[in-house]
Amino acid sequence: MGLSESMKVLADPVRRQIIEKLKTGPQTAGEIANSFELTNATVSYHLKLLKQAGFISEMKDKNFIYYSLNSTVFEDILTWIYQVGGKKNGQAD
Amino acid sequence: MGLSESMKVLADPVRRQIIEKLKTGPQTAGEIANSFELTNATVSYHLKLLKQAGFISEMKDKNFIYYSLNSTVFEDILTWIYQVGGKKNGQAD
DNA sequence: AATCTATTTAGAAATATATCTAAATAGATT
DNA sequence: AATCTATTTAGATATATTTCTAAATAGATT
Repeated sequence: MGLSESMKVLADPVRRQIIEKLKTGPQTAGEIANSFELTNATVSYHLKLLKQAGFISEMKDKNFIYYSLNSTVFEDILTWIYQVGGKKNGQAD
Repeated sequence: MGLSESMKVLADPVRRQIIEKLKTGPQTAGEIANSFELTNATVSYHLKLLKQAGFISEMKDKNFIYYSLNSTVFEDILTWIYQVGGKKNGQAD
């Protein structure tokens, strides 16, 4: 789970939208899939990549799978960008 | 220059290494290329993508082209990650 | 147990990406 | 002007990615 993998995962707009959607709380694969014009299979593929990279986790309940955000994992990326030259927003540099 | 493009550009390890190399100051395409086991043509291709995404700029002098880092452009990415769940502010955690 | 529901996996096709070699460009030097 | 040097562009190829449809799995309900 290196930086390349994390960034490659975040580089896709569908996956970023999934992450944004999960900000409002855990959701089932089906709920997530319904908000895209993509098949469930395709969304499942994206969920798998997000899970592998550690951005989301899953929790089974009945025959639903709830996905939720793992915000801690974004930190490696933040650290790298800081090192390399970002300063950003509202923060002293 | 959307977020997808920026992140896709940063997702490649060669391009991140180029960025890291440029942290020490402007360098010619040749100098950059020499530090990789890749042809000049390949490195030139990566420099083009980095330039298109706004991460680096070029400055011509004689028949050399110096490339240098544009650190400001990392901010969109930082902003997105913050929104989505990072905490982090450059201090160790 | 049979079936229904939610989701994933497998396989295929289209598109995108990274790399190479060879050729082209553009400026500097002789 | 001829040539050398630094770099990019073009074209080709191999690999990776995204998407689909169809089939498989696993748990819940009847």
